[in-house]
Amino acid sequence: MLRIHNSLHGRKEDFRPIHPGRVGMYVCGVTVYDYCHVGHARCYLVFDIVQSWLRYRGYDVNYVRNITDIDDRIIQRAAENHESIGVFSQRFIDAMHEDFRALGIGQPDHEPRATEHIPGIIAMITRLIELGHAYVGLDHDVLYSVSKFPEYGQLSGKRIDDLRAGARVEVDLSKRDPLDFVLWKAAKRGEPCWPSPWGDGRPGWHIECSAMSHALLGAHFDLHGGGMDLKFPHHENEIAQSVPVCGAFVNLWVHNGFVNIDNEKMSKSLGNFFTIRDVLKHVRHPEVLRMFLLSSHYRGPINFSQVQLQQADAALTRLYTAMRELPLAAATVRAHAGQTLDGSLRQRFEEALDDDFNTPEALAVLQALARELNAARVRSEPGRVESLAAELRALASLLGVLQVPAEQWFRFTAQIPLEVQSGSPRTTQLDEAQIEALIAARQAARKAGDFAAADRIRAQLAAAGVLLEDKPGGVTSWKRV
RNA sequence: GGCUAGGUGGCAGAGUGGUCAUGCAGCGGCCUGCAAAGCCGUGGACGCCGGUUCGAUUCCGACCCUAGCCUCCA
Repeated sequence: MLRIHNSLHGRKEDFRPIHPGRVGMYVCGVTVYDYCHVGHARCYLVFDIVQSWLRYRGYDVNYVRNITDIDDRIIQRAAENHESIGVFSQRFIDAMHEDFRALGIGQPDHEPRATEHIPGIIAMITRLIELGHAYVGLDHDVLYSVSKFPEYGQLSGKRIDDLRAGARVEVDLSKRDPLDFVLWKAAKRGEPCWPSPWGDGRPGWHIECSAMSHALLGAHFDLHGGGMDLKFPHHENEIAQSVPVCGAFVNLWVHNGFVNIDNEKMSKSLGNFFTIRDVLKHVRHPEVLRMFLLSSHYRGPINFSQVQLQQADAALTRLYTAMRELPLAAATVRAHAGQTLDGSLRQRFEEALDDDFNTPEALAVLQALARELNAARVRSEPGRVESLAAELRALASLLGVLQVPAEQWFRFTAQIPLEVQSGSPRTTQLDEAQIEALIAARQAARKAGDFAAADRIRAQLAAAGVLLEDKPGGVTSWKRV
């Protein structure tokens, strides 16, 4: 049984979809005014794991992840660049897709854009006004009347009175209540806008998600996700908008924890963020970043640092080391997947992900498989080695790691080395032909019994980040570290 | 101040009412010309104070500390 933590109730619950076998899920996507950072990577990786695990468990998933392509910052930055908002936002949508693809984050089933759903947004606002939940303010903004929705605050555990007491001084006199929020923003001169019954304007941020989820998943769906910071007010507002119109809304709310830098939230407003594309230049392969993000539970915080990336690289390299010299055909993998010598390990892996998507535990199972595999190799049990390798590759692929041929893994090197520590500054870069030539020279020296010369060559290669491994039969393999 | 998450060994990070996390680092051994990789073994932990219990890191309560949200934010 799949158990998932529900933010609405603050505990794990058995997962029971509204319609047996089918799952509708919506995740708040990116506002495309800049490159995506590691915090975005975590969020969308987490929900990509969620949707793929649900599929693995046999559910027919309809995954919707929107794009916010109209917003104050987009308007502002597009203007600064003398671009239309369409051209500007498309650039960052393309960049986002590129970054996600690199990280192995799949495309959702639907990726609606706010600007494509203006009619639905207007219809929903109209209905909210009819129902008495919204009103037109003095300056033609349309506002949501929070006091008309007594359940307001149930997701975030806040009470309306507390919020009101803590509210900042409002200069916006068109609001009847400081907690009221904008559904439709009247256009200022020169701003992009759409016609509406209340005059030209554009949607507020919260209403787009209510409208798009309604359009693509219906009034009542299973799972809604997003970052912790969206819990209040964004998701609270979505509930306030959707429940009066739809009658029901979302059964299960899932929120992922933040990526921190020095124990502070990574965010654009703090300016302490690393973009995905920047980080990928410092790792040997995108799987390293993926490994790092999967190495802690999705609800907890995760601290981003070079040390952490190196540890992720080490853990992943250990798995790849176990897979070396095992060029398995895809057919072999298929033949072995599911019917394994170590059903208990597969079971442990499945139970880990069934238990609120416990990826660190699942990764521990992969390490256990690698250990079994290495031990079987020492014992010269080729059949068992092959089975375990097939199993390891099959389970790892469910987490999107170990997707590269093992021999290739050791050839990768970061564009910009991560290591700037004292001790072994990398002074030289050698290409593969140079490396092979040096290895041949060293082999000759070893054969001649000149171990001092052999060790000098090894030291030279080590300085270039190349580590040698002598194997039986006079074979020497190498890898980049 | 209110609300929400947390506080686990040198680092990172799962988990559990009483024999195992896992990776990196350490120590001992095997293997090796020496290494590397691997295997075997090993040390080391559960913020503080009470309570429940035969027994709590795990349950309950108070306290301390950290982060997030309460304003745009994955």
